[in-house]
Amino acid sequence: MPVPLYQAKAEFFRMLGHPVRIRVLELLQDGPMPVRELLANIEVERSNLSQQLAVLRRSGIVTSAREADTVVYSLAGPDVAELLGAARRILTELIAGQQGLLDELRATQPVGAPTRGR
Amino acid sequence: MPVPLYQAKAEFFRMLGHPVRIRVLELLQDGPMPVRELLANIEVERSNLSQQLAVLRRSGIVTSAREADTVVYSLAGPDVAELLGAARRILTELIAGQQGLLDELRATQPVGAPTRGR
DNA sequence: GCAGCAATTGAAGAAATCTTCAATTCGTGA
DNA sequence: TCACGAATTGAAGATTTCTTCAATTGCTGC
Repeated sequence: MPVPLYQAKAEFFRMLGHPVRIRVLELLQDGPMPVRELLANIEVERSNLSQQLAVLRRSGIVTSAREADTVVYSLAGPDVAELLGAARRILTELIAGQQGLLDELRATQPVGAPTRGR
Repeated sequence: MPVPLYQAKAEFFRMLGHPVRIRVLELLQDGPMPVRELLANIEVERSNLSQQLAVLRRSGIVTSAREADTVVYSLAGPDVAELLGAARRILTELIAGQQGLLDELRATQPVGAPTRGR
């Protein structure tokens, strides 16, 4: 396994690590969408959206095309839905786990107090 | 859809956005592993690894347990492999796409030069 | 108790990312 | 050609994350 692969993977995930970028990818799952419409669906100012779109474009996960006076964005490939799905499953799992932990904490009323919960 | 979900998803991906953390997760896919062994497999100094393990622990994607004089880490759930797999597929796709683009660029010797490739 | 190894923690400076603003590009229609 | 709206860009300051160091905790064996 070549060494810099971990670097590429990490960069890829970092590219996904922003709420606006996530929303864009989710919106694009239903098909191509002009910037105007993205802007209407996401609470962010135009220039900030542009910055985030630029990040996505640079990574290659989306493509853009000009159509008359608007710019339309699309997903570059089909596997994005799968990725977001897997992420959602893990998140659900993690949140469920934390919920379980909370329940546990609520149920256990310590006397001597273990005082080591981190 | 509740609004702060995008926040949670973004944080999740940001948590994955570091080469050492990716390597740890990949190594843990084959089963629990003591820190000592992680350290032997990843080129990073002990205290930096600890910092990254702390990030993973805080997010809940791994758990740790002390066994005598060593600490053993495990994946908290089963879906991690799926996520990393999906990520690998997209990465492969993206790199292939960039390769295709490169080929295209090499093949097309512009005369008037479009000068707008970004 | 104390020495010794394993692992974690806290803190500080360095490096990367975010947000925001003004300036610019691109196309359309007057 | 000029003005206009849509979208992008570059740059600066603020915020966040990384790396590294010294100090600390936890366990084992003497």
